[in-house]
Amino acid sequence: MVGLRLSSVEIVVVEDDDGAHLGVVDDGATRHETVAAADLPARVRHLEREHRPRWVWADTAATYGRLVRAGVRVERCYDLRLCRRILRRALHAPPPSELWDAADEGEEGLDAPPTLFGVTPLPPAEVLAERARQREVVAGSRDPGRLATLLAAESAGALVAAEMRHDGLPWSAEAHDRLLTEVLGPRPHHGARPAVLEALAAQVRDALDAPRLNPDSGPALLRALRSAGISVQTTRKWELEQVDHPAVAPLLEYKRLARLHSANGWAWAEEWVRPGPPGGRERFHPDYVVGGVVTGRWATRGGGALQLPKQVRGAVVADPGWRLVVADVAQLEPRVLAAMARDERMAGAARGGDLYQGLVDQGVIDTRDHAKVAMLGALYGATTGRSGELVPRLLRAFPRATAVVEGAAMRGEVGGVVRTWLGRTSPEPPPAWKAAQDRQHEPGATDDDRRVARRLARDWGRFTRNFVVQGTAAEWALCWLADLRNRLRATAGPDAVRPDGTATGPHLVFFLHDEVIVHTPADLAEDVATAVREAAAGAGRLLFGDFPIDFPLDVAVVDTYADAG
DNA sequence: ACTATTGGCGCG
DNA sequence: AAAGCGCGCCAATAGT
Repeated sequence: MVGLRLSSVEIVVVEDDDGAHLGVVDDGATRHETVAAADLPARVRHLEREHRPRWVWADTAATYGRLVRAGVRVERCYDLRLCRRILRRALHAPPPSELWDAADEGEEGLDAPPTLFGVTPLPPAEVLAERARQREVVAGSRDPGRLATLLAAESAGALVAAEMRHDGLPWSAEAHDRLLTEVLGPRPHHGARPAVLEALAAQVRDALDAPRLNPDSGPALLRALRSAGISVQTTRKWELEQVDHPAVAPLLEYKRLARLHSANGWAWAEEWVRPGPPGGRERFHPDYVVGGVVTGRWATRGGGALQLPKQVRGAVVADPGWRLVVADVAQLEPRVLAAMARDERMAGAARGGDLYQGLVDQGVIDTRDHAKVAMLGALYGATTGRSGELVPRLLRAFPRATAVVEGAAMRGEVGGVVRTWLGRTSPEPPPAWKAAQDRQHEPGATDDDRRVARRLARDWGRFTRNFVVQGTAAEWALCWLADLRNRLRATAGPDAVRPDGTATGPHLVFFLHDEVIVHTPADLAEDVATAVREAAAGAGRLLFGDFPIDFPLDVAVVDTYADAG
């Protein structure tokens, strides 16, 4: 196998104002050296070739971000901050280090400023000690193998995020502008409403007989709708869709286009899209936040990359001579549930690529649509409506899978924590939640107290129910990313970057929970498509061994994201 | 005049 | 048909 000669060398990198301290840990012995900031990239490149080490640092986004910009890439790392966050919660461990505690944890204990080490650099000895402590914590945990896998996957995700942020998503500023102009009219001057929006607003005002209405104002819009005789409770889209009135069509169109304009319009492009490499298109540079969501999913900071609307995906265009390989997993969460529950019958329904159709074929439920609604309801804890009616059929058919989600919900309802497959632990409910639970049992508690407490308990149960599934799906996705990254490195060669750090071979450019995009030279597109599939299979084996669940992908080789799926 | 919250909607 | 999970972002509004 290519790229799997894993050495046991770890190199701890501690940056300070002048440069960096390197602690090379090899077979228990540590050799120290210091490097000037300007020499760090070259030194890292050299040591990477020599040792293929695992790089240990506090903050991948900061340290590796700088290295990537200097044209250096590495194979493996261990992100002390990300891993520490997982370990603390997993084991309710006492703070491994008070220094770290003070420096690393904010109010919520999660949001440390990325510049931290530039401001108050920790002594190298402290960082080395933290690494050792984390190793001990893992070794003493209930399932060290899984926890170590989680930490490795999380750290690999941090590498991917730093690289994707640097490389950016290929973006055609020209196609984007064309698309905007087609539906909104020409770009208006500073902050003005585009012509098409202005015309739609006028139609709405006309139809509602509200000449001064600003359709962006929720309360004003609701008042105008009501005085026009439309009895709606909110101005939400789905409620308006039920209404038969001449104002509705232009209003819905206004809302759709107003959102496009404000969320992904010209101002957005100005802020987030930058010129690309020579001969290439522009790039959109999302700022991913690894582990930014409680369940372990990624978040983004600015730019809204994880909400990139289908409307604008036509602006995601491969460079000339390159292609996009777009892949997403079909029904990731139910598959993950089947595997973690060891539910063979549910896994059986998932075989063949369409789990929802599988449920119909097994006679569990009558239509594919119902199967989907019921499954999502089971994962989210739906109790009412269509979904609530259908869920029980599913629960009866799959007792093992049911036990996993219902068990998680029950633990949450009484204030307990739950764990994902690899061991990410849910947070404890907040103090206000506990206070409400206590209050209902105190003398003098009112019906209202009891009602509030029960509602909060069920809310938290739905959260923990979903946590185990969403969190395990996120773990699968991390392993998929990590495996794919290794395969792409094997294809492109580890040094397939220009001096400015931009990639010259196939590389990941987008990740969206259960979906990836690889930007690749056209002649390698089919190899990449194969790699993406093999990586998915690899992730499934890594997590679930030989349990017979597969993770089928929809893979498309396209010029523009709009043509995928 | 400023910041925090809310409603609405995009994504999975 | 439209509620059950997790998010981020925008404009308007409420709060100070």
